[in-house]
Parts: sequence; structure tokens; C-alpha cells
Amino acid sequence: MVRARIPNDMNTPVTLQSIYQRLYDYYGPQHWWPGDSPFEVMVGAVLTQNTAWTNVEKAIANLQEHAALDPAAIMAASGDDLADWLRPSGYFNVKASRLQHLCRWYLEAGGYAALARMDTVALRQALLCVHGVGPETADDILLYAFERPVFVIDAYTRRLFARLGLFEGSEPYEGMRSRVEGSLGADVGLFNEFHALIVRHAKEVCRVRPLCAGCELSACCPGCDSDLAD
DNA sequence: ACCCAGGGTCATA
DNA sequence: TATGACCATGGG
Repeated sequence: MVRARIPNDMNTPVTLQSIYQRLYDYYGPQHWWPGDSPFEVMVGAVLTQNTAWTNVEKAIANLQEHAALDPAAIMAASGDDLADWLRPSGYFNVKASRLQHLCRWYLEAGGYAALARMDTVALRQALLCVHGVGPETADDILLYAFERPVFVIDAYTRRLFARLGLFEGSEPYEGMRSRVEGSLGADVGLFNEFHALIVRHAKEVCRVRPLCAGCELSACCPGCDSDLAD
């Protein structure tokens, strides 16, 4: 089916900056990432792969109960125990393996302080070499655990930017990321809020009942399909 | 009962 | 390069 582009108010062109401004004005700061430490952010980034955050919170709570929200403790745990603690977040066998791969890398690299001394490009390459860490998980970690100016491209971001006509939507990850970063300019605070706002807008609002007319970002979410004339 | 969720790996063409 | 199968729980 052919999607009609919903015109924004006036004829002002939609830009990345204008999208951010509208989201921020409407929702305000989101205070991401919800984690108490950089390491907890890293764990959360793996556990939330294709998984609702509410389920991730339960798994993280299980880790805390077993004093296992710690890289050495995760390495010391048996795969079966770890998988059992991760059960609520789904894919528990896969994620148990991925967490141990991440922790082995983290410890062998010398921990957070050592990793924080690496430049962003090298750190990103290193993360992508960890089994179970793909581009989006790596960028979550870079932005929210290491505070590097890296823009996270997730499914929501693709859908929003595509529906607003800024991207085709099926571009390769790297191409889309570099275009966005080049357009916005390296800004950790901006990238942090923007990604969080996109997720907030995609789930909490549109799903309950579209406020899309109110927030002036029509056609940006699944619930907005009915607003689209074909 | 069905759909989706803050993806990634691996096999195949 | 680009699909498809697979991983698995929990909420709407």
C-alpha cells in the first residue's frame, strides 16, 4: 500500500532538528539510560535486544538478588544459573552466552576505566567484535555507558524518519547513522535525548491512543496507520 | 489467539 | 547484499 505523507503545519520542511524540537517540547527530558552504573547499562543493552524493557528490569533484579550484577560474578556463574536468572527477559540461553562474552571482554580489557581511555572508533570496533553485540547494542553502550556522540538507529528511528520523508527506511545501518550524525553534529546530550524521545513517542503515546495530532508528528507510529490515507 | 518488544547470529542464494 | 530461521518471555 502506498503511504501518503502527512503534511506538517505550514510548509516548513521537516528536519531532524525540528523533529527533535517537537518531541522535546512535548515530552521533556527522558533521563536515559535507566541504569545505576555504566556496567548495568551494558547489561541492559544486551538484555533488551528485541525485548520489552519491563522484562529486562525483572532479569536485572534477579541478577541483583544473586549478587551477579557484576562482570566477575557473571563469569563465575554457571550458564544454567545465569540463564535461569535471565529467564524473564526472553532468549535466556542466548543472552546468558552473550553476557558472558561481553564480561570476558570487559575484564580482559581492564574494566571501564581502561575502556574509557579508548577513542570512539576503536571502542566501537572492539565492541562489534564481541559475540552478541551488533551495531545497535554497540551504539547503545557507546552513547549511554561511555557518553560518546554516537546516534543509535533502531526500528523506531527508521520508521519515524522514513514516515516523515527524511529517509527511504531500508538504508544500511552505517549509512543512516553517519547521515544523522553528520546532520546533527556530534552532541552527546542531544543524541541521548533524541533516541530516548523517539522510543517514548513510539510506545507510550501512540499505543494508548494517538496524540499524534497534538504532538504534530503525524504518521510516526503503528497506531497512526488509521490516520494515513492511502 | 495474535502481535510485538529499545536485535544478533547463522545458513543459504 | 539480502532474505529467512531461530532464539523465548510477558503484556496488550
